[in-house]
Amino acid sequence: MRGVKFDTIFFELKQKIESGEFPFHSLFPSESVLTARYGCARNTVRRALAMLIDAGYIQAQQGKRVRVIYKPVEKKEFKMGGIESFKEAAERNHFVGTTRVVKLSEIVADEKIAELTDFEIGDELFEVHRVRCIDGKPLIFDINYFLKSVVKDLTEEIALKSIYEYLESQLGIVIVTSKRRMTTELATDLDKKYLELGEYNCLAVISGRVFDSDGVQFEYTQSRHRPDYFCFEDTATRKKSYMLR
Amino acid sequence: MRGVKFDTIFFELKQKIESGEFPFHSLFPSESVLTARYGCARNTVRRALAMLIDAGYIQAQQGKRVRVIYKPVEKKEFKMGGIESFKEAAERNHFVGTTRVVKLSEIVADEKIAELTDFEIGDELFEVHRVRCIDGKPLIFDINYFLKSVVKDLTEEIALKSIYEYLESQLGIVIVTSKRRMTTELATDLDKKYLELGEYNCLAVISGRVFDSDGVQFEYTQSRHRPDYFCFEDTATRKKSYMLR
DNA sequence: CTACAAAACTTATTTATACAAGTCAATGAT
DNA sequence: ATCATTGACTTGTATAAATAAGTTTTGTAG
Repeated sequence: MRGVKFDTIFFELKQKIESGEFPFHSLFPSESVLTARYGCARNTVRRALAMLIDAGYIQAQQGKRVRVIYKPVEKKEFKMGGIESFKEAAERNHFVGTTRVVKLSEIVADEKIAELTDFEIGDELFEVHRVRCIDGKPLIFDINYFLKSVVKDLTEEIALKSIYEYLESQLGIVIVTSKRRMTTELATDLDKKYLELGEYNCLAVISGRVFDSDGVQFEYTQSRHRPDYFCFEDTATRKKSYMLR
Repeated sequence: MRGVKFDTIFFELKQKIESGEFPFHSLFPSESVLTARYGCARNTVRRALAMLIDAGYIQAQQGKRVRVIYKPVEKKEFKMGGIESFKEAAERNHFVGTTRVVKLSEIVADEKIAELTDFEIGDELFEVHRVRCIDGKPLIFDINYFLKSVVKDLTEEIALKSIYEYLESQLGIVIVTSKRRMTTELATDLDKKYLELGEYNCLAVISGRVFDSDGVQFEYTQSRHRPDYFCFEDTATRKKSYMLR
């Protein structure tokens, strides 16, 4: 077997749901059936099921059978997902993405930058501004700040391709967690300069703080999206409401 | 013990992190230590840890110790969480929330409504428009559609309080899953009428489809937020990127 | 002092088992 | 026919244990 077991089971079941083998609103096979079918322990099946629940494909309730709640949707919008780069997201959405680097400089964090990015005053940073185009249209204005002590060197050539790829494959930095915040903000002069906003005077902004394997925040990112073409999806369950208290 | 074990462990550890007993960037106790401390099986501790990871409080990597990445933030914005009602969210954010019902009518879904809400053409629905105020300021315009066959009766009195409370306690409807989608949209005439938008011509919109325990979608909701005071947070991990493939 | 290997940790996956708790349908007494 | 009970399912929680895989420290040989 290629990967880990629960992952392959999850992936297989996910595909079967997407293909219509388990249609919307139908009852899903019970845990005992799946356990027998995959020849594994019940916990392994349960883990794959938990992932399907998290992805919003099925829903479970004690005593009752599991129900499929996945409905296929045509994707016309540009959907953002987990910790993925623009490049990955563009490919997943079947779009051709191109990038233009409009700024790359080294700065020292002042109070304003520190407040925004969660870095300390005095930290040496790379500041990168990039315009992301999809099918030729400029849709995203990306602002990145990287901690220089972690990301030693950053050239325009790297920024043009994928900075994440550079970090992971060249520097061996392992990206573990990313805390993101979604807001709607008024367009700045830079936004108006680089994006064709039309009648919109706001943008959908995803701000993210990215941590490496040592728990060091080494990046702050703002992805400023033109409102059309932007869409962020999420599945909430009663289970997850633990974090609210 | 009050609730289930892994939940109480999660809650206790979460509070200890928030109180500063395990400060930002410090190393978390290992699984074996926690297992001994709580006198339970390792899996139970691991489950609580998984919840802390999901909530963005800690980060784990194989072989390495677990690191705390929680940083306290002052909450000035109105933060939305899981499947919680406006009432719950307002209380959690320490705001006083009031509600005004500006529309409550029975309609039949036409093609346009069906397309928007995922209901079928011809479905009988309740349509509810409500203006949510926080500290007196009208910040949210809520549009709800409820399936009449599930939500038999809906009065203005109920809409004024909490519809969810009515559904759960009176009708015994168990809300299991909610699929949400976040977008930024141009303000409509209704938005301008009910909210004081100022210079903004857009809103942050959370659209949600809510399913009951039989997997029936019985509600479609749009929460249209004035951009200031709106903030949605999320933690992404490499683990969760399973759903992207 | 350095380099390498081994040991002693860590977290991650998987299995197996037991019991708890909820749902649902069949059974049977009233 | 109606209602309560039972029993056979379901999913949920908890324990124990073995193995895998990664990181860090330790110890030793050179």
